[in-house]
Amino acid sequence: MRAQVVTIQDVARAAGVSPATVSRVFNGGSVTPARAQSVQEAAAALGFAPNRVARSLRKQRSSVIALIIPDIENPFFTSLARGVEDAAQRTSLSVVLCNSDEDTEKERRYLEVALGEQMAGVIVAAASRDETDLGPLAARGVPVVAVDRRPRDAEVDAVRVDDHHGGEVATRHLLQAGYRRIACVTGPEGASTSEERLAGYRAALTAARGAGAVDDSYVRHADFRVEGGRAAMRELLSLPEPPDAVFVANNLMTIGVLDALREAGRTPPGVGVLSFGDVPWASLVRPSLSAVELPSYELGRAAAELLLQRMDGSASPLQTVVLRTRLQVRESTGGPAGA
Amino acid sequence: MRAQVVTIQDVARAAGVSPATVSRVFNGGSVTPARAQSVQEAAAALGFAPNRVARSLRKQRSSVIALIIPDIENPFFTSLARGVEDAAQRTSLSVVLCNSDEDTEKERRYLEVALGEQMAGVIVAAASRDETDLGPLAARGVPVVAVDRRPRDAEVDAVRVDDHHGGEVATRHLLQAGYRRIACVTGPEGASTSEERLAGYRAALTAARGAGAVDDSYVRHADFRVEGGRAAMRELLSLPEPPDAVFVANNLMTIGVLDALREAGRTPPGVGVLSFGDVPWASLVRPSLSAVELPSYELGRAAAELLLQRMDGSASPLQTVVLRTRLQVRESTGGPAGA
DNA sequence: CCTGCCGCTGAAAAGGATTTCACCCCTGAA
DNA sequence: TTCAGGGGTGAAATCCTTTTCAGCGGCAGG
Repeated sequence: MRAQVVTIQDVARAAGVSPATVSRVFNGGSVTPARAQSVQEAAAALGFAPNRVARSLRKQRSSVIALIIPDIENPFFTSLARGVEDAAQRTSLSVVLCNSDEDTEKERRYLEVALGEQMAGVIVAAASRDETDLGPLAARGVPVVAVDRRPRDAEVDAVRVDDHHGGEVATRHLLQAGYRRIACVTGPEGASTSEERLAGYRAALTAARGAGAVDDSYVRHADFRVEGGRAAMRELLSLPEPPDAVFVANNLMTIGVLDALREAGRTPPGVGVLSFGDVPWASLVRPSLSAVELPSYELGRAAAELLLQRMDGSASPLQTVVLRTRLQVRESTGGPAGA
Repeated sequence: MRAQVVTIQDVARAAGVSPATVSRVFNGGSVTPARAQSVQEAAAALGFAPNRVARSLRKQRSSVIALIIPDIENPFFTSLARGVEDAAQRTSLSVVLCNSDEDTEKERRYLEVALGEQMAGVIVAAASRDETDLGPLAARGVPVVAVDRRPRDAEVDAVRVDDHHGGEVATRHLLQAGYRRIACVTGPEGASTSEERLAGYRAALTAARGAGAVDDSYVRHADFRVEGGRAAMRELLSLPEPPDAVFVANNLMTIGVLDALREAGRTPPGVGVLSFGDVPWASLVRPSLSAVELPSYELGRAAAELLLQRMDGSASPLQTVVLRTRLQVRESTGGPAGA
């Protein structure tokens, strides 16, 4: 059993040159045109493909970048992944996706793989603010970009959206539409996005009604998934005085919220629903929902571009890019009485 | 700048043994307990993590498996990916995801990466039946499993669903519900799944009405995406005698079909819609749709298990595992007049 | 007491590419 | 004519780990 189909040695022998020259042909060293051509031909004839592992070992860097996301079943992240891929597409790098499943242990394993495989760069939407440890990668000099979520102490570039502002605008919109008892279903306590969206919600209520305006029984933490949204909304509906509107901090939870509302026989706009992030395949939902639109694709693209810059050796100071969200108003939040 | 934070040499020196012994400690060779322990301690103290690239180079095999899927934004494939991950979870292997985007060129690049990175195995849902070339991987002895879609000549294990049977059952159901002019929106011509589902549709019509029962103007090939479904349905609706029901060969196209129907002011069950594969977040759709349910998660799991067997050296003859689909009947196909 | 075997160990080779270094040869300037 | 410089080339080192191979020591059986 031969070890490798065809190595650089074989090509060198066939072309009558040294391995070093073959390497130079493939990596843009200076080689006489005639020789270069005969190497090309020999390589083509033998079907030579460089062994990427050997190359990575020697160069101390592979040509793969890792994108670690917390939920591969969430269209927000898959769209973000498309953005990353499209940006990487124009280079010779390949993107591989890792699904941490909101599990810091799985995430840790993937970070270890990225380090151990000497990946050229890592883009990560952190599963947790406190437990995600980007230290080893940074120490090793691997470029890292945090996207969407921020790990607490990480000294890395970041791309995210204006969560606080988006949450504020959303809540203000519900207030202006005439809803009075506005609840909030946000994500897990560990995530930066959960907390900032919630903070925006609080800020809007406080601005409108003064300090103490936030009734904490109207605030629920869930898990950023459909089931979590459903459970949280059921709880809210069973309160003595159920809310007449709800700000939901992510797209999937909004689906659960809508399910729970339908169960209870209530639908927008009788009850106001405002989602942070468009509901997937929004065209399926009637009436169509108002939502804070997130530039998921652009988030991925921006993160990839930042990463590529760093990989090119940019030494500019660490950046955080904040992309703007946009409130998309639709029929669903016309107001409690259609007002 | 040191090359590697800490190598096996450093550990060996610290523990007063040879690198070979350190390696044996980490790979289950025979080492006296006392020595093993001092190696463990030295490794822990120094924070040693083996260089996976060097290991892969030497072992001619990495500990990563690749899953190549054609559309990362399709929940069918992300659910399949979860199945693969969960099965791999129990081993020391990591799964990385590659999105070929139904593009045979991107797919080729990923297959090349998988080969070049000496991945331990590959699971692929082929972008094309004819152009996907698994030859090089097979030649190199890398275990490969085809999932969902079958490349034509590939000598590999496969896991798929009973597309033909599923298409037949679906179409028969529409017939039995009383629909007469049943159209079919299927996928691209190159894909095995498109063609077998279509063949099932033809078989059901032929069985019910005899040869020649299939009106080809009712058959449309689209691209397995929302837009494709929408466009195809618009065309069908503009026929002189539009269909009164449609069998749609995938989940995303069904969303497009529903959009087009709504545009035209028609909704189930006035027009019958039967989807091959559940519409994502089906709870959003009212009335709820009948569909051929696909065991996407199990598909991924079965593929991963087959792959793991091969990696363990199973030499049994090539297998094709066919999972059963199940027709889930719901309100939407009660019949043209609710009959 | 000798032989054979077995378990443990370390030196060294192997895996396949890139890169350094020294060298050769040729050109251009003094 | 001589020397400096530069472009092209190959031998060899390098990246880090695993694995082979040979050797050592101890124990059991003859």
